[in-house]
Amino acid sequence: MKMSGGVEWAVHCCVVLSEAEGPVPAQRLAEFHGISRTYLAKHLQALSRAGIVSSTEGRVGGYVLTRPADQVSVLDIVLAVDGREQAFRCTEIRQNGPLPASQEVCRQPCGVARVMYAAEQAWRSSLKDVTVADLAASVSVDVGAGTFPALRGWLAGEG
Amino acid sequence: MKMSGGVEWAVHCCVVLSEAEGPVPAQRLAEFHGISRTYLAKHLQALSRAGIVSSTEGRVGGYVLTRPADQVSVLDIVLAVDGREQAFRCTEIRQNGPLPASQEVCRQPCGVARVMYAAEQAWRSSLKDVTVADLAASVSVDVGAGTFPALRGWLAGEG
DNA sequence: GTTAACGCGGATAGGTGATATCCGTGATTC
DNA sequence: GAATCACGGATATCACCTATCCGCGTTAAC
Ligand code: SF4
Ligand code: SF4
Repeated sequence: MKMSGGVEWAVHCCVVLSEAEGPVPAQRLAEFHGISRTYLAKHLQALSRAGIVSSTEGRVGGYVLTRPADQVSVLDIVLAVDGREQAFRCTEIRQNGPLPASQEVCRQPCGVARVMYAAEQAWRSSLKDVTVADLAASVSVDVGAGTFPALRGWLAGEG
Repeated sequence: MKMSGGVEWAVHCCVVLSEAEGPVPAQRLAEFHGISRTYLAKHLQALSRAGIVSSTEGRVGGYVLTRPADQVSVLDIVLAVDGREQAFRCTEIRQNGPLPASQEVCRQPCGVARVMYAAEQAWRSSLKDVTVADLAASVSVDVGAGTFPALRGWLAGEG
């Protein structure tokens, strides 16, 4: 079990965007986090396709959160970047072998699959309860209230 | 996010073992599920290392559940086969860039990481609540009570 | 109009881990 | 001693993640 590393980047970027005042170019987001610009762009495109961020093309373009930060859950970001597929994939091995399950039984997932799906649902539900706004608030508590003003200053300057 | 396909095999094998009367060779387990014998052996070895099943070598050897079926959770199997590592891995990008977080702040995981770990905990907790015995019972309900006697018959015969 | 900055999409390597197979060794039973 | 079986390592294959690059269209500033 492994989640795409891009999820971490995407979440961080969304938190930054929630505190920014205008569009932020991918270049700037990458610099701020000390990560690859070109690869981050890929993940931002995924966020864009999912409707989480909007992009402004052209000279002073960049990315902006489409919805307010308290309406973007962490689950939204994870699904956009890491894909919507379930971690557990049933290959229907119950239909193999000398004692295969009948067609009618296989209409619905068996107990094994149901347990896996339920666990995954619990996972998703947990991620759905936290929004980007919540994360921004927890960052303020963890690293201090002065962080975001400093961030805004850096985003505005150096250009 | 993707779970190893071997998990499905391993869970099915544990259910079968819980209903078997004696040691079952990997050969027989693979035949019954219509899957690769050699590759299944790998996963069974993982279960063996985790102490979930025990192997008997020699002429009439095979695999047996080490503990009673109601003391083996699905989580045990998943962790044994798929690994114990968390799906989310923090790369501490908060320490990069022009506004790095201080050393003391980074002693503990930030809000992002905490959310991810909590979700994973919910997932594991959900899997921990279901045992192999529960699964066996649900199979009986789904495909009929005559399944396991037929299974035992097949395991005993054809050899 | 020209230029520069920016997002988008595809093409393309490279690397890592999952998948799958094989063989030699040792243990057990007959 | 022969047959059966689990075990571990070595190996090959393959899919996907990671990462980079380039050309294109768009937009604002000059
Ligand atoms: S997990 Fe359930 S649905 Fe999937 S192959 Fe096994 S029996 Fe079938
Ligand atoms: S997720 Fe949290 S702990 Fe991990 S790099 Fe980001 S800020 Fe640091």
